[in-house]
Amino acid sequence: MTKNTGDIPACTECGNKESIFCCLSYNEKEVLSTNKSGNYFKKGQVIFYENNYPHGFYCIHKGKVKISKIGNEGKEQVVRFATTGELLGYRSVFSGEAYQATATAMEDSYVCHISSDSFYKVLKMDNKLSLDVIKLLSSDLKSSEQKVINISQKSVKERIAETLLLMKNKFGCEDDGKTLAATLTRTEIGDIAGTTTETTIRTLSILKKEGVLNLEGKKIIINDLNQLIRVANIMD
Amino acid sequence: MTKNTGDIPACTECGNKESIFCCLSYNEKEVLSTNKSGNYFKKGQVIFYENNYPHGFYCIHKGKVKISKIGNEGKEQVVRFATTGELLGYRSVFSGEAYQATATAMEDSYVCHISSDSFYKVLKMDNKLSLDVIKLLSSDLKSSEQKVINISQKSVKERIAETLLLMKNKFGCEDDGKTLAATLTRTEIGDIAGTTTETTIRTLSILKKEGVLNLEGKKIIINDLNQLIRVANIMD
DNA sequence: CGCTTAATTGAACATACTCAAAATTTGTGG
DNA sequence: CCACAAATTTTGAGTATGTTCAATTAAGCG
Repeated sequence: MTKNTGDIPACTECGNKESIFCCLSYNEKEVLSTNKSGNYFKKGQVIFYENNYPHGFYCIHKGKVKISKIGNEGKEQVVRFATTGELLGYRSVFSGEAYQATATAMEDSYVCHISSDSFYKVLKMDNKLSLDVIKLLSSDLKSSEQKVINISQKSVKERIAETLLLMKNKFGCEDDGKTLAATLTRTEIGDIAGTTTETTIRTLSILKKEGVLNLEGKKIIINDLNQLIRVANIMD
Repeated sequence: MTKNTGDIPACTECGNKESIFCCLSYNEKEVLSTNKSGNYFKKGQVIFYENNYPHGFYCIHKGKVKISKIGNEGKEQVVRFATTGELLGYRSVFSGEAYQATATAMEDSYVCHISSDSFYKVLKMDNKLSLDVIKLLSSDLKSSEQKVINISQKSVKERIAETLLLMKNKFGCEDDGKTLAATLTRTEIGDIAGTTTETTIRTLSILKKEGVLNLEGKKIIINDLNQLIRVANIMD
């Protein structure tokens, strides 16, 4: 299913402006590109699985990816999203442990695989990159700790509202500026907010009744962004 | 209240074996020690507050510290614990943001404050330290993401059991090997497990009835560790 | 067009929370 | 060391929020 495409350029030629690697020197990018492989994942395909051991990490050349973990009873919890330019699985490279979560393509995506060796080599060449990785981890940790509070202290309605805002921030809107660009199933939205499919549906329908949202099949249209923010009760 | 004591040695003389800094060279430790101040915090005193801006980070010379965040309605959530040799607030140094949480001494503790400048200097001198910091962050991130799943998918009983195990792992037991060395209030245990004081009390009393625990005032004695582990339903 | 997957609705139920009040422990000053 | 105040723990009863399970409808896809 997954095919290696010649379509994806070497790191030296990569046009991604948002990547943590964009400020590297040509030489460093060359090292990074050693043994790199670019792959195409169709919507729904798994990029890597929880509990498997890494040979490197992934960089999203273009696409949308969901990172999730499976709880004891098999229930899924979405940990975070990642999109173009972002890294996946780099933490496991450092810890030497298995991947902590499963990464799944949310839409057809191009993802590069970079070997641990190359990564370490460049880290040793460039102290600034280490600091950038530290900042990245710090930021992820902040989000995660905030998520603990959200789930433990917010109502489902607040969490659903926040999830919609997260989707908007991460993946943006269609041209009308109101329709969420990412289409997730109700189950997936529930997995992010930490609730069941049924409760998700009921809550979305309440938000529609209140005039905050419009629902057209899977499309979610944010009618009243300010009200949605108020409902979400954002803390930071 | 807080007094600067001459009791605390310079980093070059520090005997902590578990610290991330223990493998630094003498010279590097000297740099780290520049502008260092050692302070004594009584039980309950706050080491730093959420939303205040850092001038550096803290290293626990000896003691037990609780790191917590305040939710919207003022409810506290304990994010993690730290003990002798561990760092506090270093993430904010990197992000340049305010502290994300409040650190409180759980018992009389000696805590050093190390300036951001010194830290950055040593990081530049020693690439290995950067990697160690990255590993530290990776590990914290892992715990935090696991906590999200725990709170969102486990019952209160499972979470309380896990909290007791966490306390045992982090702070150990008294000489009998069964009595938890850290004495927290029921409210604090609830703040870790993400539940209310009343529910915490009721759950502890159920575990006592089941023969898993003995309760003697604040002392919590783990009667049947295996059963406690089974109740906690540990995932990783 | 048929089949699979996803979305929706309803009703019963369970878990954990809230609020109030009493009992106990802990800390502090005299 | 005792007495009193403050904080913490405990218990009870009522309640709300969200879950579960079952059944129905709609949507997406080959």
